Amino acid sequence: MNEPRAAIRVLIVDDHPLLREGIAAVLAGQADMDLVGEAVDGQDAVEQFRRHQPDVTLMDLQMPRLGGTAAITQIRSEYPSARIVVLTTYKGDAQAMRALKAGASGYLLKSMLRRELVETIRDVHAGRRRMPPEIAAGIAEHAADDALSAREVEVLRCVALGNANREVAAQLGIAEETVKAHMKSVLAKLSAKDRTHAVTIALRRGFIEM
Amino acid sequence: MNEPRAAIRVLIVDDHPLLREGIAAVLAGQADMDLVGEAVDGQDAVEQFRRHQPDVTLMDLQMPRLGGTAAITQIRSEYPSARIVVLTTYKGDAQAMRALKAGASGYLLKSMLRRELVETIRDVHAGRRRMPPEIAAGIAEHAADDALSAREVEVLRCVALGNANREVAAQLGIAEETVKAHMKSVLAKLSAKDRTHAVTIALRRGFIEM
DNA sequence: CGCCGGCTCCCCCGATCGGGGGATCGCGGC
DNA sequence: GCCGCGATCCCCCGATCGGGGGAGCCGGCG
Repeated sequence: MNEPRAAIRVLIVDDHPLLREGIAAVLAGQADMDLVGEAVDGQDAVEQFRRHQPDVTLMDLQMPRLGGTAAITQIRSEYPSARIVVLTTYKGDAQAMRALKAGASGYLLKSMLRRELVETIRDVHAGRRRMPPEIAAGIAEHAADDALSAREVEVLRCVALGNANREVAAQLGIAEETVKAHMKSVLAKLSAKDRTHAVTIALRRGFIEM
Repeated sequence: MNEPRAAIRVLIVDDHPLLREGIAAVLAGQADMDLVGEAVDGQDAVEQFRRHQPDVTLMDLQMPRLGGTAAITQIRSEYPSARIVVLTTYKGDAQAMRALKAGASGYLLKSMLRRELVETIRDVHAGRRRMPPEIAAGIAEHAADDALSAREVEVLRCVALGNANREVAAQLGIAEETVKAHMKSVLAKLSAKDRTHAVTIALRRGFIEM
């Protein structure tokens, strides 16, 4: 029984120590995988990536300091061939879409099994993309809709905090009529019945967070 | 070096295999703790509890089928001395409050460290209660406010889905004026500026879920 | 260059919201 | 038995929302 020639070097990025422990335990049982580092947030992830240059990075999305999507963007700008797998609880198609646009090669849900974890790592390391059907379906469902613009998201965030159109206008330094125009667009794009509905849809789909 | 007389028998309840793996790894490193079972949802938890009668149960709150709070209620009704620790990501004071009222002896955040996990298990097993300062502070902050009534929560859930007062009334089989009265009460209790604000506050504090 | 989409601003107007008031009923605790 | 509270219903009314219309400016893309 020979030692494997070159094990897949893996970096974990997640702010939950217990989850990192779990992944470490799974990787320890795989002869062809080595855990080379653990990062607790996006900033840490970028630094650890520079230091270890792992073959595959498992990245959570919501973390303190630098978020996961920003970390992916940063890493991929320095190392365009970096293979990064998102590992998170699904928070909507918009969230997933942003991560994929930032350069993620795969997606894993925290509810997935050990087997799927190691298979995904091997697939992504081999250059394949890997996407759970739920995620693919979620994205496909809204592939036709055009996404909210940055300004629309900004307006909606203010509305979610209980601001009237006039207050949003004051905060963003624009006219109330402009805010109303943005809200019209948001309601149409999200197929929402009113502003409250728009906020809950946007939360579900990951356009805004709480 | 003697084998410990009686190890603490622990049951894990969580629908994330990787997290269970992590906890299992931590417990394996503790001489005075034995993992006696793993459950993937509330229903499973009740059955496993009956079978193993563990000393301490680590319980996630949001799971498919039977939820964590309901599982705690069920278990404590059959075994009033059961020691159950909630292990979850913090989802608001109302959520935590419900779990404690159901009979949880402690609270753990998934972002906590190995050390805190084992310390909490030992403390709770010894009959002490254990509560992270963040949670205690979150609950204390709203200790004075009175909670939303069941009906108010029901109304708010409908409102969150984009229903106008009249539509909510039709769905609940009551008059529109009654819905308005409930909403007035909700806005006052949550100190919300409008219905949208009420919904986001209620989501943050765990009165409603998405 | 022309077009499209995003951002900005404006008007009209009916529908809805939210704050104020008040009222009845039933249930559980003191 | 009385009180409090939740649930139910009712009225008034000003403020806000949301749908309809239109219009100008700018930056990117074919």
